[in-house]
Amino acid sequence: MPASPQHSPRSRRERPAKAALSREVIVATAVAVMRAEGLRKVTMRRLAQELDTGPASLYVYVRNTDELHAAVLDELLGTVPPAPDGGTWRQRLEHVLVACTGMLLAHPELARAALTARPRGPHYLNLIETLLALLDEGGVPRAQAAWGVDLLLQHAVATAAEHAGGDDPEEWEQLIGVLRRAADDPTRPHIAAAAHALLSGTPENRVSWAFQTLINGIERTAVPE
Amino acid sequence: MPASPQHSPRSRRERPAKAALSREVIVATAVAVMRAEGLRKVTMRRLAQELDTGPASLYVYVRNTDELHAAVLDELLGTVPPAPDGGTWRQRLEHVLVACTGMLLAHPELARAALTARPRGPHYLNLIETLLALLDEGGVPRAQAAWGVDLLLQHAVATAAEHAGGDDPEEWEQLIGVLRRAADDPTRPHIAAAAHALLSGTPENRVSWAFQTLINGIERTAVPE
DNA sequence: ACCTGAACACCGTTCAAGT
DNA sequence: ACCTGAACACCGTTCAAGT
Repeated sequence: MPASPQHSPRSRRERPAKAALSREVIVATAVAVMRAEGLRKVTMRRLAQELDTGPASLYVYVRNTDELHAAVLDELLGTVPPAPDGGTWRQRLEHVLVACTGMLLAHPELARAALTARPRGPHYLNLIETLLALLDEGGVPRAQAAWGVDLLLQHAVATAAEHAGGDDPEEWEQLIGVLRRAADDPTRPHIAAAAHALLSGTPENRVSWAFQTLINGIERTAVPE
Repeated sequence: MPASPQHSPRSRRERPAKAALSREVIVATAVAVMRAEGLRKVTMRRLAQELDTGPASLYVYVRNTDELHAAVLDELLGTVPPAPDGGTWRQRLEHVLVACTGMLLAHPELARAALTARPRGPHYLNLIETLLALLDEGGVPRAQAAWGVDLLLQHAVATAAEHAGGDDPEEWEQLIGVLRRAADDPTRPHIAAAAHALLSGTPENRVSWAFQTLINGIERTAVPE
């Protein structure tokens, strides 16, 4: 077994013998480049450069850039730790989802890509299996559990995707300013009354509340027919 | 009052006297180009061409491409019709959210952009005011209503964003294939049991169920402290 | 202050040609 | 079948210079 390519993001300098092209080495290289420089640099051209070939060569193994990004995400999904043994099914479910969100938050650009190009690799299926198992353990009817999994994963991915493109601190200031002005505006009384609540809470509290809210809703809402 | 620029996406041919540059004409031109050719074509360079100037000129009025996209979305938010008069608060709330999702689904690329660059214009604030008012009418405590609005809008935006980049029919086939194979795999029994439910339902049913689920959860889940 | 041409440093994807 | 160089048709953003 050769050394895992993830841990040696080979620079143009120290490249050893040229590796044969394959979907696997392309995805592995993509993961390495992403870890080192972010998803923005995971482009067909850059990967081709990294692999000592022209961009056209990659299209033999990968349909397009989106499919490549989806493959990278599936790889990363493999790094989410399994649910811990202790606790209720709710606690374990929330734990897995928070862990998943945390992983995605470490790669917001990837989350953004995943929203459009859903992964469909083995790690993704394992995650769905885990979530379904926990909901089943909680006695949630199969149909709403199935639809609920979509909702839970969508929230995890979207929450992370919101942080793509770098969190401009000035943009946050502006939002606070807009809300403060709206709070003094008599034509929007509910925003005025809720201004504090709209901005309150730590990110952790909000993520935790959101998943509890989703789980509570999923438990109680039957699918049509 | 001059004719609304939204309705005359001036081609390079029929351009009248060159309009003075301003944030307003830039955003209006962006909306026109988006309606005519999609958000992908709403680029700094293309807009500059449309306005008979160089791309650098736009940076006087717009910080970057993301901010421009957010401004376009706020404009579109103005086209979402208000809640109808009849029905319960739940029905009206769901109605507004479905209408909002529908508008976003007509512009999935925009929804994708909105996930990262939140709009903060007047139409966005009006929408939040509407949602808060309906939740208040339903007796939902202020704090969880405020956090809930975020969750509801995130779902609307994310649902639409999932359709960005064109819905490849072949990709859908592949997902069905993956799930069918997973259904025969004894190592993932819950997916096997839920395979049908995972794929069932019309888009309309799913969106409606999702919002009901969110509202049910928001009603019942208190924020910490 | 506002506007601009030109430049810098890139993109995704396709295609005809090679092996 | 697999691989490639080169090309096509673009990007965002910055900067020095003009008005």
